[in-house]
Amino acid sequence: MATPRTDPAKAPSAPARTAAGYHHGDLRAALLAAAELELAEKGVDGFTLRGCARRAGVSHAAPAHHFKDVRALLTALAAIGFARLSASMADCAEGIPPGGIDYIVAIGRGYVRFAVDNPHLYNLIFRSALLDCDDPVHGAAGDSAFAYPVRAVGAYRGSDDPMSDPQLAVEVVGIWSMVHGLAGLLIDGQFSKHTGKTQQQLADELAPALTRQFMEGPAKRPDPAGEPRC
Amino acid sequence: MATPRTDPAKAPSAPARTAAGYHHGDLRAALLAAAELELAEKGVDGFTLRGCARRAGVSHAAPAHHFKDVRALLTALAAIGFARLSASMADCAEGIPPGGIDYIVAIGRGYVRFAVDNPHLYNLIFRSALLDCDDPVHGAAGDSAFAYPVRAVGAYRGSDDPMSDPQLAVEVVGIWSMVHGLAGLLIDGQFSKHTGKTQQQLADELAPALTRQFMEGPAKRPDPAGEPRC
DNA sequence: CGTCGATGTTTACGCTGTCAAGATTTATTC
DNA sequence: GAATAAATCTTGACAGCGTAAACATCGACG
Repeated sequence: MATPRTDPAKAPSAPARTAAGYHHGDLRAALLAAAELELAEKGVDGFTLRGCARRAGVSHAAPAHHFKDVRALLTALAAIGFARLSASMADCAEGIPPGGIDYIVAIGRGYVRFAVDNPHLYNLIFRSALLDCDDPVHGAAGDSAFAYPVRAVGAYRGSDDPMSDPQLAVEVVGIWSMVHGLAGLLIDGQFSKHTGKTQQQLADELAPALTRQFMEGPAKRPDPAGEPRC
Repeated sequence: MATPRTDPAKAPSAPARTAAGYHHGDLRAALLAAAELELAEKGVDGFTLRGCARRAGVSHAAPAHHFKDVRALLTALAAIGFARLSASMADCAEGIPPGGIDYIVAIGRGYVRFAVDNPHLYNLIFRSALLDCDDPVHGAAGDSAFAYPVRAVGAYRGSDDPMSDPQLAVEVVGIWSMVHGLAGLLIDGQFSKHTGKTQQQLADELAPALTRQFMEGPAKRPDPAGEPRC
């Protein structure tokens, strides 16, 4: 037609094949970025493949060349989310040596904090009906995240492979269930509507309190000490 | 046209306005029943208002006279689900007097068991993006379910209003989070794929173990005693 | 008996995901 | 270097969805 797509900045500057020198440049990455925006704005249930295409500035059928399905796109996005979840746990645990209760607490706080900060992405991760759970990338990202509480409990109990010991496996499952449930209820607003506090506040208060009580037993009565920030 | 709808069994037998004597009889209830089937077969993400109408044998626009939205229909279904969740907890706690740890354990088991037995209905309950959370019926049903762990922990700690005591509130939130997270992870298949056990088996093993450890602290080493069934 | 409101149906609209066919650009091969 | 193949993007189409408006039918009530 009259206006070729590669009109502006067709320059041969090739720093790393990033900019416009191709049909689009790197539509796959652009679609993933657009999908993350779409997810953050519309939520999982309002997510739309055509909306992602519009955001990326391509036609509605263009994504099919990079993702077989909308399911494939969501699965790739969920893998990214899993990696971010792992990173959040690693961030909160930085500088804290494994083996103590503080390490488990930090892992739990990193987990819940990620969920509260990225509710839609967190929801996507566990919406297995929408994902291709056989995808190896997604599976590996999930296992990698699951390894954090496993390692934390293992170090605390002095075991290299806590999942092989039934009693320690129960503790791992308990920690994982607790932070997972807390994250889900916080995101859903089940607690904030009763207390009036922020989700972040609740996350930072509750995640440590719950993990501590589960690993060490109910606290004694007086304990008005502040919790240090992540 | 040629075939009027009320051809067969137009009989004036009016036991309780149930059968076909009306336009449909009681389409609202029929739609709710159809919606439960649709949900159980297709899951929340495959749920379709037109599918419900087909199941009920009416045109796709008929539900609009009984439910403003698909959201209103789902909200009504979620309220039913909340009531069933409460009933499941009550069932499992029958005959167990409040005040002991066994009562809390029973509540937790009833909670997780309901989730595992009705995964799609359980998922719907907490899919607040799809529901009208301002609906008073749904809100009351939710509060009624939330009251179970509140009462259980309150009786255990000898408090009439545990939510007013910060430390007891943390314990209520912990129990609720734990069973909620365990239910979610079990339904998602995050555990069964690692262990090979049934979801029901895992629910009956893990729910008591987790609630016990949270309320009483980590168990001592040897404890190979079987758990009685619900 | 006639009117009216409640209940269902039909039709239509815009939206979605997916597919097939055509156009355009890049890569490869002789 | 030109011809050919492959990858990429667009256009158009289709069925299915939720919703709304117009129309039809039935029970009830004056």
